[in-house]
Amino acid sequence: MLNDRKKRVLQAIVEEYVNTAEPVSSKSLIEKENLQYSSATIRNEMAELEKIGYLEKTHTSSGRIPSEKGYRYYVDELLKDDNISIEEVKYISEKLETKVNEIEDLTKIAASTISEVTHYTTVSIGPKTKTQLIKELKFVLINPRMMLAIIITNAEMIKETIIKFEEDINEKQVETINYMFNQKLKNQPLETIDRPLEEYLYDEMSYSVKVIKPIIDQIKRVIAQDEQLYLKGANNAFDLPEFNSLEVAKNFINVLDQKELVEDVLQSGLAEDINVYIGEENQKEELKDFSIVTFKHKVGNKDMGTIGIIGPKRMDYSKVISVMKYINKKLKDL
Amino acid sequence: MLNDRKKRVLQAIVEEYVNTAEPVSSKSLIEKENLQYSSATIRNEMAELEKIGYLEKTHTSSGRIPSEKGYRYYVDELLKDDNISIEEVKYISEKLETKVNEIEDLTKIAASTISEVTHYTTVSIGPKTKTQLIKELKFVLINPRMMLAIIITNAEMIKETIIKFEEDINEKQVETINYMFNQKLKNQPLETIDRPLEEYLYDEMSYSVKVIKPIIDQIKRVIAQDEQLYLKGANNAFDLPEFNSLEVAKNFINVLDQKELVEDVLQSGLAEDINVYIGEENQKEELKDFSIVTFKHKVGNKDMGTIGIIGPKRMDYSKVISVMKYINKKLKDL
DNA sequence: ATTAGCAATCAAACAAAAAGAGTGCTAAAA
DNA sequence: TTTTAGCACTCTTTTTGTTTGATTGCTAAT
Repeated sequence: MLNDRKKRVLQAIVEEYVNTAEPVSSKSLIEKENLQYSSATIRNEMAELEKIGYLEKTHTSSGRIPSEKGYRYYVDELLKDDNISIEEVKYISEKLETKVNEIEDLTKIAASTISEVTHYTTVSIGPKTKTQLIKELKFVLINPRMMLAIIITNAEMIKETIIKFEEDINEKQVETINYMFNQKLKNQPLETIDRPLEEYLYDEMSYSVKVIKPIIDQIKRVIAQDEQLYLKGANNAFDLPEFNSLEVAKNFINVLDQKELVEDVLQSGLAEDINVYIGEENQKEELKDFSIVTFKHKVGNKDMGTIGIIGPKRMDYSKVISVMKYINKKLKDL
Repeated sequence: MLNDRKKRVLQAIVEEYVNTAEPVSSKSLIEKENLQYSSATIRNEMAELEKIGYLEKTHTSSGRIPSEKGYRYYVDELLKDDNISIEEVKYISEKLETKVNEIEDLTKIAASTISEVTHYTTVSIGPKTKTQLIKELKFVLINPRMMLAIIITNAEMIKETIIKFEEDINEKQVETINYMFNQKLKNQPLETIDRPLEEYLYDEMSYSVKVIKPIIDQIKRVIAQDEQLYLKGANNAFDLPEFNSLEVAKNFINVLDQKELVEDVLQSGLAEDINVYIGEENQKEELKDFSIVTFKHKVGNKDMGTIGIIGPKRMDYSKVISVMKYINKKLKDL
């Protein structure tokens, strides 16, 4: 357990380092924070904080920077999560209260807003659709070569898509399609759609590939669309001093380019909470130089997807978490 | 007019510089290309090419690099546009011949393929929809709270979208909507949809905002989707030596982030041709350090959109243009 | 018209020195 | 026992100077 002075020192060092990106010296600490001790005393505390692994030095005679363990302690024990200004509250409220047609857009707007307020890169993704169960499939014939498919899931997600045929279809056939698909897919997860084509044709030999294939392809398409990653403010990262190292910058661009990697991280976090992954805490090798903060959000009771921030380990966790908490609450109340 | 030897020297310098990214010396030229002259002779030619503005030096005793004027001459007069290997032809063919559901996807696949073959960043965008004329609007009621809208344009583009209402709608109302919208919008460009809401309500006071607004919003949405920019291989850029300068790298990321900027460039080029913009030839200030090569492609006779490559001025124009020509032809024949 | 040869130029690489910031430790003060 | 003043020591950063090597432009010879 840390004594109060150590806590104050650790907190001050994290915050100072987050601000300046420079190793923090004992002298600068007593100047900027008003700690009523001499630099020698602070130095002793710093030495002990280093011994137990909360601080690091970049070289023998440098100031201290927080270790990952230090950031973790800060996030868990010291951080203030109401670090948000009136202007920011106002800006966020305005942004979120603009009318949108599709609530899916809200996730993007929220992600955008977070990026604008925090100046970090945000990523977002819709709710996990593939595991949702199909509650019902409806097919409506528009004209002989055009059919509408409506998919309703147990999570009350409704998706529709037009399917075009190369041959004429009649009402009777639509009925059969309706029966056949519901038979096969009702109460199955959406990903069942990915099964090979033959399976769908098994029962009903009368149905040609020309009819079944466009239906399946089009449904797949619509589902896939939902899980697309949305990226905002990638260029912000390049204003941060850590990205002056070309090595790091390149790495960052590469990570963002590997969509599956980022998707996995977003999907993995716990719901109902803000998840913070600091450096090595990230499972994926490629992310070990970065920190990621994510949360799954709802509108009312409906799962809406996940929003994440990816940035340097020297991230302003306090600001990020405060903004996320506020946005999370706002969204829930909409 | 350049004599033959000057042409050979200029061509060799461009190609050598494209390869190595290092200023080209008179000595290296006679080694790599087999020019049957002494380095002194080449030096004299280089000096003259510099005098008339085709070459530049980075400092008084350095080798030469092509100026923008030099690149332009190379592209217009010296470049071979069949610089494409059997493997590349094969790879491209395979990629383009995979079955796709929506021909819109073909643009993305083509852009992707270009990026893979050339190792440059590609951007692509669908055909310009906003100026297309509305040929017909169809509305079909699915159920009391759901209507399907189908938009057909003079370019034979067909778009459909589901519209959800907050109050029940009957067939009679759909008929009125049908009449009203066709009246207002037939033979108008798609962008007419952007008019303020009041205009649509003017004729028919009986129609509430609750009915009209979702229709217009949803149609806007569908149209906007088409003009979305698709980006591929942005990380490739970071393997190029010019992007070792953080200044340039930052600038590049910034450009890609300003979607409208890139969109404008893509939209502006001539159809039926490959457009090359070298450095300062770009209208936009932000693009003056880069070169951009674009082409509008068709599938059969249907306009499909524009694909562009953005990279350093030291771009392998020969490879890029060869690949683009080949892909353009392939697409047209599909 | 071409080329050999050479002085001049300049970036890049290397080395040495100086300056500055910060720590750790010891001994004194509180 | 806790805190602090003071100073030697360490290491980075900046500065300055030197050397090396590549390349050019020019002159005079071929």
